[in-house]
Amino acid sequence: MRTTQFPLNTVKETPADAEIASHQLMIRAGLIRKLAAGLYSWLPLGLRVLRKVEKITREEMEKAGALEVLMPALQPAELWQETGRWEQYGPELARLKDRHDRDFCLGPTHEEIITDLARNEIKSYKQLPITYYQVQTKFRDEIRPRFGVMRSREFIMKDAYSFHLDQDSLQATYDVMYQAYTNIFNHLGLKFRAVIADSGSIGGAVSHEFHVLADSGEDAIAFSTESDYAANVEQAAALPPQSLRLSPSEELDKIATPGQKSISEVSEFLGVTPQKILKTLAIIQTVKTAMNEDTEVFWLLYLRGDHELNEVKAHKILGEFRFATDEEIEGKLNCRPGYIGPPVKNSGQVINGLADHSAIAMSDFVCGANDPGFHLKGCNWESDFLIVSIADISERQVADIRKVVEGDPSPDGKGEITLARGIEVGHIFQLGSKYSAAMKAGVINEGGKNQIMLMGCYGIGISRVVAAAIEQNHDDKGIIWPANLAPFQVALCPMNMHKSERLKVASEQLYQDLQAAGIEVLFDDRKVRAGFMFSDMELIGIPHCIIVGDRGLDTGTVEYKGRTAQENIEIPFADIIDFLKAKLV
RNA sequence: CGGGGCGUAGCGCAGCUUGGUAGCGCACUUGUCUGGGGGACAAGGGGUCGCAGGUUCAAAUCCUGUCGUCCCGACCA
Repeated sequence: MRTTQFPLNTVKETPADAEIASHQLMIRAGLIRKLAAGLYSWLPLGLRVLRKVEKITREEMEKAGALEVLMPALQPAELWQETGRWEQYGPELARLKDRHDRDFCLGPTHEEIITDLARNEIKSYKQLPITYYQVQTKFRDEIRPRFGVMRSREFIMKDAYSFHLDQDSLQATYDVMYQAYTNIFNHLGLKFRAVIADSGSIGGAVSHEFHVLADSGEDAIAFSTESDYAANVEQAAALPPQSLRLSPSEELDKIATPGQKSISEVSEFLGVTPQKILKTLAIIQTVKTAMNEDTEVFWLLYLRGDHELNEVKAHKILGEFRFATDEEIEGKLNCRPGYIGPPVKNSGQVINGLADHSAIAMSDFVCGANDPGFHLKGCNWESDFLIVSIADISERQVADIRKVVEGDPSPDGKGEITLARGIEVGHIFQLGSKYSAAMKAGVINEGGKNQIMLMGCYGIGISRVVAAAIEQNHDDKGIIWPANLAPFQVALCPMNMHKSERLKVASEQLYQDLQAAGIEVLFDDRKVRAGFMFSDMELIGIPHCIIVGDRGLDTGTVEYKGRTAQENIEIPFADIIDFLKAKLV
């Protein structure tokens, strides 16, 4: 391709509304243009990259035995009503009516559609297992679209769905897909982790997220320094402390801490580390009574001062809950937030308490005195509070409810936890029968009986992968494309070609030769100055650059520069094709 | 949904306080020079100042409404 026929549309200035590097660079390099909030057009250069992601994804899907289909983006409400998601899905679901006033939505996902397709097309167990996939535009009416195509309202997704007679078959395909995803991200040349994940609202049990590692990622993931354990921080288990609780050595003492409310304030005021301060959170749990009515129960949650509550874990134990309001805390404890703590033994108060493992292992600690302006020091669980001894702790009183922190032991016993940020680009689920049961998608089994199929689903955010790749691979000059994502492999940059006929001839010949060698080359035949040319090629992230000039023609050489190299190297003109071919393997 | 910011040329911005002929940089067009890291000079083209009302002799500027857009908000004991 020649730049005179393939406009680059680069811009020097950073767009005002782009926050993160990938968004800024995608605009500056001329990959995308914004149409409206969360809606982007792909320019020719960006589309080439997008197509590469699609191509690699398709190759691996085909290898995994998946069959490509294409389902409508516009979907009738009836199918969504069958699974109940028409009501469950919030305003994120882009709903609309057709001219006959019938309800439709723009699909954010295609479980309903594929399940409908499968129940009509698959009749016998002999046709199973089967996996369909598609590359389609999806719509989510995000509350707050941001970060360019990273979180947009319209985006391209590869989604695959598998159908099975039994769990073993589902597990087998899931494993194949797991491997296919690993292959895809390896081929894309991205640093990634597959992490154990919460399957969230889509339902089902087993689930992994694939994260591209990048400091600006929205998700925190925890992984082991020594094993391949990796989990979403929400999911990562914090093991109980191994060391035993130290025996009490201090007497309970009430001290004035006027105006000191937060852990950090109290820590500084009293000169104790946050590890020695108990953090007490007040929540209101919602439970169903025997009459099936909602009733509210007040709880105190105890954490070590340097830890944070993991709400996902707490919800698993307590079900529905919310944080108590200041008024509710006042009403129950006669105390303002900032000074609350576990009720002391002789207070006569009995309040439901749930402590984290590491909180119950504390001794001689500081906590709120349930008296505004006062804390207690020298606190010890058994001697001073109603909470039971460590010997007979029950599930309801002590559990893992905190977020893991760096340095925690890995849950699999190997190594320590390290935290990293990731961008979720893929997610695989074992859905089980959630959709197939709701939509009565069954086959005739070996015994001649109808049997509901099991399903798996597997998604990759194609457009998000492009942004994630940039987020992970860029410098102050621009994008640094991994080899398999680059819109072009090689930039051919002649110096002042318009002034030298022999350079023009040589450049044109080299351009032809590179193309003949099967190399994707971008020939910069614009009449622009050298610096302008180099800056453009670096901004758009072409991995390899060939510079040809009269100087080199005199000595029979061309110059080569890798995208991140500091120095140019001279290559004999005759060797350049072989040299590049070796680079491109 | 709450709080805040911003809508002026393709992009980035000034002008608004204190109403009086719409400006700057980049980009674009033409020409001359220049020619290995986003050139210089000269001459150009391009804007219903988001939209709708209102105040005024006069509104980008003041008032009201409206739309768009961006940021912040979900860990506080």
